[in-house]
Amino acid sequence: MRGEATVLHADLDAFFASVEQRDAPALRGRPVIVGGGVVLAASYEAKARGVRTAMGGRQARDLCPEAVVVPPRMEAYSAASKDVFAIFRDTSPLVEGLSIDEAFLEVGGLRRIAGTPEQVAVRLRARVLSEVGLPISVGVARTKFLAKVASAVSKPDGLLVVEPDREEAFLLPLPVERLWGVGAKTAAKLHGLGIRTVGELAELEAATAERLLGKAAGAHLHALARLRDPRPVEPTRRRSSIGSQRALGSRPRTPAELDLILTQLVDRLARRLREGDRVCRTVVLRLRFGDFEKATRSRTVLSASDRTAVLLGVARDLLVAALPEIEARGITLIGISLSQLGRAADITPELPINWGEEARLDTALDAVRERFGATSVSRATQLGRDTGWDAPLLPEHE
DNA sequence: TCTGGGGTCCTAGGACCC
DNA sequence: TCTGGGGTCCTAGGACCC
Repeated sequence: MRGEATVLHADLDAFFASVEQRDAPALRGRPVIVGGGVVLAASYEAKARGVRTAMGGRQARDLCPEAVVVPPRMEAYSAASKDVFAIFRDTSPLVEGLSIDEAFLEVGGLRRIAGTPEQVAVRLRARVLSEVGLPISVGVARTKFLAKVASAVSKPDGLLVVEPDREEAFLLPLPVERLWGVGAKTAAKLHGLGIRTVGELAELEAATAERLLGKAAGAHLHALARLRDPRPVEPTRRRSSIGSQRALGSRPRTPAELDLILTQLVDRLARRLREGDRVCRTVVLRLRFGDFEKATRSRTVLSASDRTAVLLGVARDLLVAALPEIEARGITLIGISLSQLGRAADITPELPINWGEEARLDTALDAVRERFGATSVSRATQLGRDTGWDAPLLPEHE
């Protein structure tokens, strides 16, 4: 007994491009590309010509010269997303958002008041179209993974129910690229073994898949191929990091320019933290050098904060440390991510060490290092925790 | 193919603790 | 004094998704 198909995966079609077509009737029926340097979204008319998301703008215009290229309007997409999610939440209390344009809905408990999952899905699609004016595809299945694959297969403007006794027939013949988590690299590894379909992956031993793809990824993908996906719809999931970045082109940048951009990025993120009543402990500086190789530099501190000045101080330290490498290699992107997010309400004011105090602690530790050599002190965060704020900063043998 | 912006999860090594 | 196993935290990188 497998259980029933009660998970919906709802996914807006060509989301950004559909919003543009909705808001500008002249664009309807025509190929639309959102974004200039890189394709952020392509309407189905443009997709039919081979235009794909993340493709370079130049290539996209070569493939489809008559496409209308429009700049992105993030506020409009964000507003449309809010409207659609309101309908999701009005449909079921169990909604797990995945991104700006897709979500899982568990509708198994709604039978008596709202009908079968398929009836719920039909009504959901009709409401999103009539109330928000956007086409949306829905997959219905027993597990999240199967529902997601079903919605993708049903696109555009589709509805596909995978009944439990049809799962093998539906999934096993599909190419491995359809598995959620198989991208270019993983697909290439599998192809190297002659594995092209989900069914062929399912025939492997789990241990073989783990050896080939890594323990977690191998076990996960192998389980999916064998129709096992125990993950429930989780309506309470919270973001675990937020970030902001800026592509810089290829011309050289002065430290002052970089510092200004860094300040803007941190200011925007700190504002978002405070608006969401969140705080963070880890600041990550994201870099992309002149040759487009990427790197990250991060620092975690003891006490979480949402203060712009505090976060900027940490970000600046990271940037200053990276300046020599930036100078040598050039820089084409700078970004900041904030992670180890917590709820502001969980921060207790009487924590023994706060950020300002930690900065003083670091200074004291530098002095200790100078006197005893680097080996005599552990890292600042460790020593800070072990020592406590009232304890002496020097090692015991002093 | 001259490459955006926002995320998630996993791996691996070093340091440290018990 | 030497050694070990198991666990956590931090940093950096990588694959993947929309």
